[in-house]
Amino acid sequence: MYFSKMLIPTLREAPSDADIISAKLMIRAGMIRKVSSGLYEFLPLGLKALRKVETIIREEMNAAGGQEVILPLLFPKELWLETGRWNVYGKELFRLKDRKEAEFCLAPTAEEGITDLIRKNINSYKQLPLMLYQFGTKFRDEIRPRFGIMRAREFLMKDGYSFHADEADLEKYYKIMFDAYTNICKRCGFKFRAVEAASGAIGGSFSHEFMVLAETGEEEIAHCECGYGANTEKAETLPFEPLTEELLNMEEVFTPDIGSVEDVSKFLNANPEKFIKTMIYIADNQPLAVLVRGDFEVNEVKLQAYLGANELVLADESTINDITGAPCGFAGPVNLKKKIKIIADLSVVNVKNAVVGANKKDYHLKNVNAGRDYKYGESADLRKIAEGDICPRCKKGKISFSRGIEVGHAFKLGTKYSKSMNASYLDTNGKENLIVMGCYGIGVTRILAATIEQSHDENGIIWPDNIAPFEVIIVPVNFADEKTKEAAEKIYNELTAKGLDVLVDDRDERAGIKFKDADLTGIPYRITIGEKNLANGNVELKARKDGKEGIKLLKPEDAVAELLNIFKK
RNA sequence: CGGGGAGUAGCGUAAUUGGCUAUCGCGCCUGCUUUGGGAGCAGGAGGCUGCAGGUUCAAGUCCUGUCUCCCCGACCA
Repeated sequence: MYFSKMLIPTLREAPSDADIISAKLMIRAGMIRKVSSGLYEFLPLGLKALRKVETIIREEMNAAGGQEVILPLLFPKELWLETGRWNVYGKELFRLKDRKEAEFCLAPTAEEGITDLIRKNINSYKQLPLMLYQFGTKFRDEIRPRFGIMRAREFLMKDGYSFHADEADLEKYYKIMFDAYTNICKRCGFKFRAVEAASGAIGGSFSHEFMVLAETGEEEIAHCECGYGANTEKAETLPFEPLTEELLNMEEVFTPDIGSVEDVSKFLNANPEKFIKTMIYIADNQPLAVLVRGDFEVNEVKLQAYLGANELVLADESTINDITGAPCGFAGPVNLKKKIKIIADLSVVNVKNAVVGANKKDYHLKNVNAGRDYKYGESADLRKIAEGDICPRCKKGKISFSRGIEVGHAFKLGTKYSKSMNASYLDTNGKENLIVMGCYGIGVTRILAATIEQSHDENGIIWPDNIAPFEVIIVPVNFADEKTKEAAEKIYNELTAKGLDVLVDDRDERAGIKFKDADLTGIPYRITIGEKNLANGNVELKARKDGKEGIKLLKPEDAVAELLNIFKK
């Protein structure tokens, strides 16, 4: 391909609304353009790279026994009513009507669609197991699209679904897919970590997220040297050892205008570990109190899952006043004005002589003890894990945090969808059973952005060899020079004949511009043909990731041979 | 949806208390000179200053409405 023939509108400066480095570089390199918030056009160069990611994923899916299909992007409401997700999915679901006023949604994911396909076409255990996958545009009306194509309202996803006769078979296949996802991350050159995750709106019993480690990642990961890793939304926490401490008498203390744990602990000169925070939540219109130790935070994802609630929000000021009899900051479990359900996080069950709000403005209670002074209905793991916590898995190591970009998510769905949509098969005894499902998503466009986040320098993108839109760029310093042109075309023909993707910068531009654009677009190998070197029978070969000191002077045939060797052609 | 900021040419930007033909750089077109890390000179094209209303002799600038974009908090690949 010749640069002058291709639409590659590079920019010296990124638009001011581009927020992260990958978005800035993709726009500057002429790969994408923004149309509107969360909506992007893929230009030829961007699409070429995207297709390479797609190919890697497709190869791994096929190797794992998957079969590619295409489902519609537009789904009728009825299908989504069957699983209840028409109502549960909320505002994130793009909804629209056809000319007959029939309602549809744009697929944010395709469990309904695939389960419908399966229930109509699978009848027997003989047809199982089966894995179907597709590459399809997904639509999500994100609250706040950002980070370029990382969190867009329309994006390319590979979604795969597996169907099994029983849990044991799903379990077996889940491991195969786990390995396939690991391979994909490795082939994309990622520094990554597979972590346990919360399942969210997709549902199911268990899931793993594949996180690309990056400071700009939106996700927080808790991990331990023992190998345990989890999204902090999901990470389990352990109860603390009971302390042997004499129970003191409860007393009221005056804490004027001091409501926060931090302030009260300073005022009373008491450690936040001695505090019990009382958080008032409204779960599906039912108020409840959650107790958590003063130095921790309630994990609302865990709480919502524990309650099985569709909606969970912190109570507002007036509700708090109504329930506790005091303004926000003075809530406590002792003598709540209204009797509501009290759930204790594991972190508070062994706190003795605690400090709590007095449910009275400007007062706290000291030396409060569960059982004696108040009772809680139940206890559960409801807090957010903290750095330095003891690992819940090996129970020895200390938890550290990292940030990550979620590029893939694998779920054990079980029978969530087959049950609500009645997808069943007949087993060897002629007995009807629900099909057991797994589901596996990868953000294809997000992988592209994550790759750049992990691999760039001040001059531009540095593509790994197998994702790069072109593998080699030939830069003839002066394409108008006949000998240069001949040499460039010869090398181009030899490399493309062997199947390499090569771009020739035939533009009538100065060398500096060509070098800058080559660096910006991040093509991994560059052959530079200058008249002086060529007169001596040489061309230059340089890897994008190397600096100027990495330039090698080679005979054209040797440069070609080296590149063919690198790409194993 | 709540709170904060911003919309001027393809990109980045300037315009004093409201005041002349809306500034500059990059990019684009033409010509000449250059030609190994974003060249120089000369000439040129490109704007309903987001949109709609209002105030005023006069609006990019002030007011109202509206749309869009960005940032901070509740979702997910």
